[in-house]
Amino acid sequence: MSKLTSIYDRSRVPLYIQVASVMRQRIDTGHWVEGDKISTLEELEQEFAVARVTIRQAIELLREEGLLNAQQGRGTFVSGKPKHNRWLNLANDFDTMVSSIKDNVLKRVHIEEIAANPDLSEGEGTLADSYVFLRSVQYNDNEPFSVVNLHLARSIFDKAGKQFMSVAALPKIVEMADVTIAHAHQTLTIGVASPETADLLKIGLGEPTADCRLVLVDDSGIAIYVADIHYHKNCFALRNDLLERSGPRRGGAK
Amino acid sequence: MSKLTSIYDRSRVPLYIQVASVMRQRIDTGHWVEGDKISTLEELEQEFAVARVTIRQAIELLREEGLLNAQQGRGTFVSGKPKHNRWLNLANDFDTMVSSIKDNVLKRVHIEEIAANPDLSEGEGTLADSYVFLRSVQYNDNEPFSVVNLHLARSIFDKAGKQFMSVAALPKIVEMADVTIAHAHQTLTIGVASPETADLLKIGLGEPTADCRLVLVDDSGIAIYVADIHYHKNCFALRNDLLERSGPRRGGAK
DNA sequence: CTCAATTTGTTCGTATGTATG
DNA sequence: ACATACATACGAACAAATTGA
Repeated sequence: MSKLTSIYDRSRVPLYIQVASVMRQRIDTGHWVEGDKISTLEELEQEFAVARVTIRQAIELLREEGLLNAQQGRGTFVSGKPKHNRWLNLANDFDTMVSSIKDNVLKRVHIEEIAANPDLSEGEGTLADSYVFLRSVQYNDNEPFSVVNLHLARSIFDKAGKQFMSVAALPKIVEMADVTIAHAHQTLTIGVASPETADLLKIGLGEPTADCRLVLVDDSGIAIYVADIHYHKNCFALRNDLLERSGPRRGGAK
Repeated sequence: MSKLTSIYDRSRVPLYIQVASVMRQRIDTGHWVEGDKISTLEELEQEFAVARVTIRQAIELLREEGLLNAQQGRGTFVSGKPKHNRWLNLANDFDTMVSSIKDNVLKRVHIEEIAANPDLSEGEGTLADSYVFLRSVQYNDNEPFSVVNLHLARSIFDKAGKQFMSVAALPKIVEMADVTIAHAHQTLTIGVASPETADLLKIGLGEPTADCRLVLVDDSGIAIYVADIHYHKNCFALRNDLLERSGPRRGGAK
């Protein structure tokens, strides 16, 4: 069995899609540059250890995406880069987070006034008496880039009521005079799109998403705000300078 | 056309795998709990709008993974949770990063003393004269969880030579008396496994990975350390408290 | 201009996988 | 379990376009 066939056994995704993924990445990372002539079908057959037709299917996929352009007798050329909207910069301090959310264009798509409690993990505080559930979608250029599933403690929801329908909840909570936020636990993982998420983000079921969970705990240890945010993977990037706060590191420092 | 069929059109992944992904996630998130009897085939058929056999294929997949257990005449039951090794906690300050790397068990799998230059993005400094390329795999419990592709400026490599073969490079660099690190740019995105990465992490080609790029820039603006780290998606999590540095947030604060 | 080499495009037959009802 | 339809993948042969000697 060839090397790739055994990898194929691991993933069960159609081979030509796997091959296309790798090629797409090569273009994306600049390994194959726009205008380049890529390897011949024959070479690709050998490299990936698959049949000619399979390579052609992969190329056809990327042709539809506008990344490749095959010309009979000449070769196959790179004709573009995958579109990325990595304009999202996840915050890693609270103020940046709040101010970046403030300007978001969002659309509430679902509200349940009587909602099941969120599942809290170790260290995420204790449950409030009851929660309201809000779901919204964030857009940029009319393209959806994230879905927010928010469990909001009813006591908080009642303070501002209808305002939560049209505005992001987090900045509103920060403004509340009688609420103290003791912790803001953030957890970032890679997840897969549920039917609802896939539908709202216009991606395939089970495709990867960047999942960010944000839990706000008040001074009595109650989780008043539990958000599960699913980002479209191409819209997600987290950038920071690890030395931003501490300044340059002189040699030999402990 | 049913709702799911149209989602299927977007993803091109076999339908039963998509269905299995959703079910797996339900178990993972605690929506379906161990011991539960899940919906009947008939209900699932309707919910996902697919044929009975397709549901059975999905269940069979999860049965092989030990998550489900179907019993004729009784129903299908949850028999376990997906294994996650989310013990990785990506640092978001430099010292934590360095000290967490120090203890890593790694295996160098590939070294090129004469290597191509890395591709630097805007703001990641300027290229050094030449680079050495090092590839290593990190293990935990004999399971690979990350692949590091490192371009190290030759001037740095020459200072410690063979030591880089067996030890993580970053702590070594920090200890160097005549090297100043001015910036440590970190970028986190979601990527896909290349053939090499898939092979080393034992995952399928094109499966999602958490990609972390770390670029160290010295005081003359040269990128002396350019690492592309690919984490297994189940081993990756980033956790922090956004209020850790600033302390609790009193209500009404601007 | 012709010829040969190179490279993509097309087709056939076969086998297996996926999905429906 | 069965009949049906279509997708995926292989290997091999042949056709058509391009290039350069």
